[in-house]
Amino acid sequence: MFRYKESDMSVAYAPSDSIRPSHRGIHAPGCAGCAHVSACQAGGYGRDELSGMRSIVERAGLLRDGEYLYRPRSPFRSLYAVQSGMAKTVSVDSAGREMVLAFHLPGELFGLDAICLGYHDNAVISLGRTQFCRFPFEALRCLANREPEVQWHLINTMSRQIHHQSLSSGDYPAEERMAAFLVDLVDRRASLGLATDHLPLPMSRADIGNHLRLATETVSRLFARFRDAGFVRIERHVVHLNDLRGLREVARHVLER
Amino acid sequence: MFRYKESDMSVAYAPSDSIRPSHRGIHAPGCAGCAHVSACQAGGYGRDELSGMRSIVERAGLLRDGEYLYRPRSPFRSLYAVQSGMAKTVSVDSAGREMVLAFHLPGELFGLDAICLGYHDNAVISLGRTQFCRFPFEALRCLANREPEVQWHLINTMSRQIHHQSLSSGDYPAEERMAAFLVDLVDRRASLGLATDHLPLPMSRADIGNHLRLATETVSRLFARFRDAGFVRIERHVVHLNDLRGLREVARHVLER
DNA sequence: CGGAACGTTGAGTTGCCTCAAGCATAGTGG
DNA sequence: CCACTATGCTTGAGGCAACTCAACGTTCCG
Repeated sequence: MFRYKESDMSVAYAPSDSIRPSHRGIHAPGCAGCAHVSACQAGGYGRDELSGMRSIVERAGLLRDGEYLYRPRSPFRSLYAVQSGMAKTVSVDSAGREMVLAFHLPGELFGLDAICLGYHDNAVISLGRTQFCRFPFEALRCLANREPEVQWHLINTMSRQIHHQSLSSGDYPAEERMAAFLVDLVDRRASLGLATDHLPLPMSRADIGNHLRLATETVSRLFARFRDAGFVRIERHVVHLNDLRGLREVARHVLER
Repeated sequence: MFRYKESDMSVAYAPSDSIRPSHRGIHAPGCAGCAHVSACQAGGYGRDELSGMRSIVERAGLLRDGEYLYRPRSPFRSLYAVQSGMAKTVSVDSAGREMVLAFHLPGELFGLDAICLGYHDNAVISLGRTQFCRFPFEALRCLANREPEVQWHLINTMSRQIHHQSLSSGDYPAEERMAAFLVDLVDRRASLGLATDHLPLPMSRADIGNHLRLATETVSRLFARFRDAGFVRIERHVVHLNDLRGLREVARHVLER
């Protein structure tokens, strides 16, 4: 049966709205030092007309491995993004079985599914040490009513998420799903400006397997197969990519349409 | 290899914006006679503050079985809803294999995944004879910039779609997925005010199987199993529901969390 | 350094798929 | 109207991809 672990959900940094940026175009303090501003969905890709989003952001975390950002049934008050580190969204069914819905990289907005419910029915759990950005929804709503650009940005982001989910629902062999998973993560890292020669995988094999509908043993065997094929070099929590082309070829049908 | 069928995509009815409603609160001509206004996502559930959505709607169709509403690579210009009948959204991968992403009931908005791309990369195909409602996106954009309520309605609808997709991505046995599929359709019919004692299934067994990642033979065998268990009576394109409770029990883990 | 958690590898099992054959229905032309 | 055909649906038999079970190795952390 599923059990919650206790977590420290206090905010490690003062909310950024206690400090006002001097004029538009200067990033709010919360984003000023962030390496991902220009690629951050949540911050509006650093675009000037969305600077408002950066002025309402707050820090949340720092969470350690396994700690919860939020839990099922907790009220929906904010959208979130990872700032640094990685996190997973987990749904729990009535039998207590977990289902890993997504892994979140820095700058990727999540919690959007809770808008229509008014509460979260998933949990978000830190993988390793993770910093989060919080976007209070009330502030976002006020901002968006003044700035139509902000709403269109939200709509665009949600559209992208709907599109992305539909890609990963296909019926493909284990090997192709696995390759597609790795390629997708690398591509997302690339669009964030992160290194593409390696891939940090702070989650367990069980998490990967759960997400891809595979047994952990199968995940292990597939890593071994990709290693033997010369595609990757495997460390426990890092995959070094020797032949991304080859991997992409295996994943072709899953990802291309 | 996948091949397009030819289809008649002409509009069967004059666009409704050629006729102006006299004042707010009166449904636009396109929605006036529609049985689903009060449950229509697209029309904003008949709410007064969203009456603008009903004034920009156009009719599209009537399409016959197998005809396309739009195709992959066609430019994104509108959102759509089924008005009467049923339709499926189909994605086609680089090997030409189809993937049935969703079935659409009257009043359910679709095409939302194309907003971020600027073009559709799926096809929507009529199941039986189907009438569609078209929401030109430019008009919607203008409307939404004037009426924040309209944008929030869109955001809410997209949130619901993200949430719904995440439910159907779980790893459950064939029998449970099948039961959950039927129960989900009945529940959606119920919220539209349609009969819940039977379920029209105008799509082929192949479509159902594809959508659920099952072989058509498995679909057939599961229908037989549900029949023998006394849950349903099966006609080719209609399922009569004798024991919805029983079905819901089988689907419990898939649907409840 | 010892224990627990996680990961790997092998062996055997199984749920669903594929293949094959027969049946029902819808559409078509005589 | 009825044969005739094409298409889709059903049912059975056998196979296989991925799962479960089991044992062992590795890493992490107190």
